[in-house]
Amino acid sequence: MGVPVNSSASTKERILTAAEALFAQRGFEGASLRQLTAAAGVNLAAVNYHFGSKDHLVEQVFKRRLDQLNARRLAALKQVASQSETTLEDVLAAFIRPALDLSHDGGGGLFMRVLARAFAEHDDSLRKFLSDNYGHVMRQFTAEFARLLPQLSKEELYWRIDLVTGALTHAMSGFGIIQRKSDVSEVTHREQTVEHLIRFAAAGLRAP
Amino acid sequence: MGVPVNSSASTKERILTAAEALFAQRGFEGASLRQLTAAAGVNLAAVNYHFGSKDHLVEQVFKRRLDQLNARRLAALKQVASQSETTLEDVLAAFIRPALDLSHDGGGGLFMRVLARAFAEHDDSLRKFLSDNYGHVMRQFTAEFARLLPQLSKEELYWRIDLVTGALTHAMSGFGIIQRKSDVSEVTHREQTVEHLIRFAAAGLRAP
DNA sequence: CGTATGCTCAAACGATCGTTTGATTCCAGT
DNA sequence: ACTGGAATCAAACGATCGTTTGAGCATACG
Repeated sequence: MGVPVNSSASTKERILTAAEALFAQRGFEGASLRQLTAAAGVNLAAVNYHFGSKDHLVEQVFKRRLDQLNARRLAALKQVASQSETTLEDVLAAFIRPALDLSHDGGGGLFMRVLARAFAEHDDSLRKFLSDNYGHVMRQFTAEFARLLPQLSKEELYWRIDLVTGALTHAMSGFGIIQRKSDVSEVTHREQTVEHLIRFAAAGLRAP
Repeated sequence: MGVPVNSSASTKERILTAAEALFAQRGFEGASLRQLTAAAGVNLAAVNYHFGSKDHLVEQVFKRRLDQLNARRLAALKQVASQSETTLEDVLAAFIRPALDLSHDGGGGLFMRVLARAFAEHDDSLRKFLSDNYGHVMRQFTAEFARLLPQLSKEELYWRIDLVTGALTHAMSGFGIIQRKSDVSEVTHREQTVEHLIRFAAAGLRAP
C-alpha cells in the first residue's frame, strides 16, 4: 500500500511500522489486521502472537513513538531551562520542534496524525494510556509556562495551554488547509511551520 | 443508550439524531447501523430506505447541522460588518458563538465532536463534502480577517486562521483538559469558553 | 542425533458488519 | 370502500472482522 517495508527488520517492528501508517490513514477501527499484516509482509496471526490483541498493538504503536517524543521534549526543556534567561519562545520550541522532527527522522511523520485521531476518539482506555505516558511531560512544561507567565491565574493558564495544544495538534497532523508548496523543501516547510506555530502560540499565551 | 429519542419525531429525524450522538461517541466506523437504529427505535432497514447508504447518512448528519451553523455565522458576520467600527474580537465572536450555541439549543452539543472526528479522518470524499458545504463561509470570514489585519501577508493570514481553527475545534469538541466545574452553570461555562477563545485567538492573529 | 523452543503458516472459528429482499402495514386520494 | 404507493418489518445475504488452532518450520542445546 505504498508503505515500504524494511524486510530486514524484525516481524514486530514491521508490524508496528505498517500499523502506524495504516492507523494514520484509515483510523484504528478502519484499519484491519488483514490489510495491516499484508502491508507488513507478515502472517495474519503474527499480530496476536506478538502483541496479544489489536488493542495492545495500538498501545504499542503509541508507546514506541511517545517514548522518543517525551525524551526529546524533556531533554530540550531541560537545556532551555538551564539558560540564564529563558523566553516563552524557547519553551515553545522545546515543545514543538521534537514533534516536528519526529515526523522527519523517526520515519513516523504519520504518528502525529495517529495522535490526533487518538484525541478525536474519546475512548477512555486509550485516553488513560495517553495520560499515563504523556502526563508527566505536560506537567513539566506547564510548570515552566507558569513560571514565565506569572500574571496568569492557574485556570487561565490551563485554558491557554489547552488552546495551544489544539493549534499544535491541528497543524502538526496536517489537518489544515496549509499544504507544502512544491518549490519549498520538506525541511524548509517544517522550519516555517515551527516559526508560525511559535509566533502564534506565544502571542496567544501572552494575551492581556 | 442514554440518548432520549423524541418518539413524535419522524423516522428520518430520529435516525439523524441518534446517528449524531453515536458518531460522536464511537466514530463513523465504530458506530454500527444496528446500534444506531436500536437507539433511534426504528427498524434496521430504515437507514438504507431513507438515506440510501451509511455514507449518505453521514453526509446528512453533517448537512443538517452545518446548514444551521453556516446561516447563523453568516448572519452574525453580516451584522458585525455593518457596524461603523468592526473589531477583530467582533468577527471572532461571530465565528465562535454560533458554534457554541449550536451545542446548546440545537440539541447537538455532540456535533462539534463529530466535526472534529471528520477533521481527523482524512477521508477524501468527506473532506470534499465539507469543503463544498463549508468553504464559502470560511472565505467570507477570511476576507473580513484580511481587512482587519492588512499587515499580514496572504500566506501568513492563512496560517493563522488555520491555527485558530485548530484551537477552536479542539476547545469546542471538548477534547481538552478543561472540564466544566460543577458549581458553574452550563451557560456560564459556555460564555467563559467563548471569552477565552476570543482573547487567545485575537492575540494570536495580531502577533507581530 | 534427538528434542525442545520460538516463530510462521494456512485454515477455520463465531461474531458482526452494511445491505437487500419480499411480505406486511399504514394511510391518503378517488 | 377500494386502491396504490409509501413506510415498516423480520429475515436473510455475502463479506469481513478479530481471534484461535494445530501443524510445520527453524535454530540452538543436551
